[in-house]
Amino acid sequence: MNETRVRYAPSPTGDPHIGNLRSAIFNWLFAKKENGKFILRIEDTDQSRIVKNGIEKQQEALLWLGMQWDELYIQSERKSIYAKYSQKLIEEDKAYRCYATEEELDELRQKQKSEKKITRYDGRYRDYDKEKSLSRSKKEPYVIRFKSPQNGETQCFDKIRGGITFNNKELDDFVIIKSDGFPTYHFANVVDDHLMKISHVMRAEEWLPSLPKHVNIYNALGWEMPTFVHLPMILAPDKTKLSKRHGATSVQDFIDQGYIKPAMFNFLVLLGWAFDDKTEQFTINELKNIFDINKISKSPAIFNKEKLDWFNGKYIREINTNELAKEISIFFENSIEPNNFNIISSYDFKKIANMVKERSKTLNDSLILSEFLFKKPKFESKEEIITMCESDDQCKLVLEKSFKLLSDTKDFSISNLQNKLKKLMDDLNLKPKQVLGTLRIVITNQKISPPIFDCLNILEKEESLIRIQTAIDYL
RNA sequence: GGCCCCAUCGUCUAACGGUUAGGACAUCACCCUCUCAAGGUGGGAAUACGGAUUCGAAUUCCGUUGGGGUCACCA
Repeated sequence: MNETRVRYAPSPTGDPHIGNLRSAIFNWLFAKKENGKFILRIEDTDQSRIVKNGIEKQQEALLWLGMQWDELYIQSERKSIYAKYSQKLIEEDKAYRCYATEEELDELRQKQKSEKKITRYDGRYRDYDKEKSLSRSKKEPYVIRFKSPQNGETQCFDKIRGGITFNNKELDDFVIIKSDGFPTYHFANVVDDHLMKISHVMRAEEWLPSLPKHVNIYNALGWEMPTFVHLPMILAPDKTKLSKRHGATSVQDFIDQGYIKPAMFNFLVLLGWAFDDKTEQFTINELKNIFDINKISKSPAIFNKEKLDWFNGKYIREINTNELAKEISIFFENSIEPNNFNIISSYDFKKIANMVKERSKTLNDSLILSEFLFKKPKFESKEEIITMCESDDQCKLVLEKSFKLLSDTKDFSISNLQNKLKKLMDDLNLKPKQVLGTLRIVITNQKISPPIFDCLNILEKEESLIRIQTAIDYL
């Protein structure tokens, strides 16, 4: 049996897209499952679209999810290889130089459009004199086009869809080498997949229409074909291709919004793949063993953000405290002003993690819940404070008694605070809302906050008393 | 528009000819409750349509409709 070798082949033209990352996950998991190799190939043959740090961004996205590649190739460094094979095709009369200019081609397309014909290259240099072609190549720019078969059919095979037949009349002589000498995707991808001994080409379904082009190149070069696996598209809720106008689409967007690695990985793997009828939470290690390309679905999947949120919240609740504390500290540092981060750093991030984990869907939620740590309550009116009570006097009573109680309390553990304050409620014959609600306002002044016991616990005695006293003074 | 792919609750999906069509997210109701969550219990919700094959079809075949993708010297 041949070794399983798969590749993830992004082009470094922007921020890594979440849909591409899903393709990477499928490839990587399949490689792990089969004890094969996961190859990263940078498809940077369009010099005009290259973005600074494009390669690094792609690598960082993979590493964020813990996907390490076994081999790395960069197409722009392999220019001569593609030239060699294109030359071979010319010599064998399976490709030819085309001298048509952009303007010429535009004109052709316009004409075809106005005549309501299909727009495609008309093969004007297909049978051009070989001597002339060669001599012109010495002084004029040209592209190299592939001589597509004009009759018959091209049989293709996709692992999850089966056989697909294309009528060769639909094909045109597409460009394989551009005038700047770089190969087009269609050509570089075939040459590289062959040379790199790729066993399975797993890529997005949007490539399916160009499969016959690739198949014909394989045939022309006399190469054996890999298994093609076209992955279902990931669509936006409006059922169109997921793009920037739908909001977050790049990997960095999701990191910035506070999504964490295991949730992202788990969520993405379920877009177009399922294990069985009830299991849906998996660790990455489990997936390495159970991932099965035969279970990849055919139909496109809509990106269901609510479910991602749920997964993220679930993982935030379940990962261990140290890990969450680390995620939180990194996220906070990147999200808030240095001054505020300094204040919040004086608290124990593990304590913060425990305080917010039950009620955070994202790390950004964690941040919002923690804001009271560096934002002291500021009141606009007395009403804000007394809203939980029946009267000013009752509110004052609650605050004064609480102040006294907490002053006398040494043990600020959550359980002890619960006991003490419960007793206070009983003694004063007041409802939880009146006592705990009022304290929550005075301590955090947040509509949504962690439970008051957690807040007092993390703030500790001194700061808690200061905040209560401040409110009493204000009343 | 040509070509290609696809079609199970709103969404992600399970089912590999025989199930009361299962699970999850979301949603609704109730419980819990210091806010918000989490958690618990329960409810509603799907095989696009029409033929054919078969004792029997979500499942196979054909058509219709719908959706998506793709038609560059971008990938």
